[in-house]
Amino acid sequence: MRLTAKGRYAVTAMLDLAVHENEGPISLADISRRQGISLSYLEQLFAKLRKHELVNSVRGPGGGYQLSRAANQIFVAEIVDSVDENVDATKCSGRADCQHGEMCLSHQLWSELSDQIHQFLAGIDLASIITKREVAQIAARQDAVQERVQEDIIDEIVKIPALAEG
Amino acid sequence: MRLTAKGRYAVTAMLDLAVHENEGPISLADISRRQGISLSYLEQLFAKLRKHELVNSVRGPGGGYQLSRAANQIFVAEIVDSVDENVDATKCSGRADCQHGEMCLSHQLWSELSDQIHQFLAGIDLASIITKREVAQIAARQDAVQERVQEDIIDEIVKIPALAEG
DNA sequence: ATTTAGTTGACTAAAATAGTCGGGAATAGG
DNA sequence: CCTATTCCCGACTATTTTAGTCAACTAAAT
Repeated sequence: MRLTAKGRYAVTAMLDLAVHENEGPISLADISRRQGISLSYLEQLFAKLRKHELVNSVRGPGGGYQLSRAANQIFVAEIVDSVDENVDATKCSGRADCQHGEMCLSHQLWSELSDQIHQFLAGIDLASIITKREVAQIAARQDAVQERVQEDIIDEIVKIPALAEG
Repeated sequence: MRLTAKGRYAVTAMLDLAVHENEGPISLADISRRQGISLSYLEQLFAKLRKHELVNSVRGPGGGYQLSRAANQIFVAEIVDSVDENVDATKCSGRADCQHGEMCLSHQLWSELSDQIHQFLAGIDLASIITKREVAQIAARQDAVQERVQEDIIDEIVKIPALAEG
C-alpha cells in the first residue's frame, strides 16, 4: 500500500466526478481547471482508472468521464491501487537476506500493518467522503475502536511481571 | 500523510529495535544485515528519528540505538511523519486556482480523508504490532467496523427508489 | 467537415529515493 | 595513548518516480 500525491490526485479527480455526478460526462479539461491538475497528467491517470473499470468514457463533443458505479460503491483503496500499479515490495521473495527465519519478521509485521491500512481505505467510499456527516460517523467509530484497543493493550501491559518496576 | 518505502524502512527498522529491545544498544550494522537496508540509508533515517526523539544513540564500541520510550508508547504515525518531513501539499495556500469557493472542495475532502488515515496510524504502536495476537484482534474489530459500515451503505442503497430495478 | 474530447505512445524536466563516499567525533578496551 | 567501533554529518550520485509536454490519432456531435 502506497499513498503519494499521485493517489491524492486520482482520488481528488474521482471526488470531482462524484460531486458533479448528475451533470452528465465531465471532461478532463473541467477537472483540470477545477482541481489544478494538468490535463495530460489527468489523461495518464484516467487511462488507468478506465482500465480498472472505475470510470466510463464518452467521446466526442459534450463527452467526458463518468463514474462506472454509484459513488457509494467506489472505494478509496481501489482508486489508489489503480494508479499505483502495486508491485508489492513487501514480500521478500528471492531476497538472499530473507531466508534465515527471524530475518523476515519485520517484513511480515509491516505486511500486516499494510493490510490494515488497505482494509481501512477499502472501507471508505466516495459518497461517504462527500457527505461529511458520514465521515464524522466513521471517525467516531474508528476512535471507539482505537480506545478499546488501547485499553486492551494497557491490560496486557499490567499483566507482564517484568514491567512491574518499569 | 504519505506512505512510501521510506516510511516502511523506518517502521521496519524501529520494529527491529523493538524486537531486540532487551539486548542493549543495537548497531545500524545489525539492522542493516537483518533487514537488508543499506547502512548509509539507515544513517539518514536514524538522523531524523533521533531529531524527533524516537530513538537514543550510544556512541563507541558496543554502541548503537535504542527506543527512547517503551515500544507501546511509540506510534507508527510518528515514525512515518519523522522521515517524511511532511511539507503538507494538501493545503492550497497561495494557489491561484484555489480561491473560488467550490474549487477547494476536493482538496478539503482529501484533507479530511488524510486526517482519518493519520489518526488510524496514530493509534497503532510498535508493541501491538509485535504481539501478533493483538494485531489479529485489531483486524477482527476492524472487519467488524467495516461490516457495519457496509451494512449501513446497503441500508442506504435499498432506500433509493431509482435503484429498485438495478 | 469541423470541432470536441478521449486514446495512445514517446519523450522530458524536476524531484524523491536509495545509496555511496569520506571524513569527522565519542568511547570502550587494550 | 592507540585503536577499533560506532554514531554523526555533509556532499555527492545513480536510479526511479512524478508530473508534465507533445504529437498523432479515433470517435462522435453539430
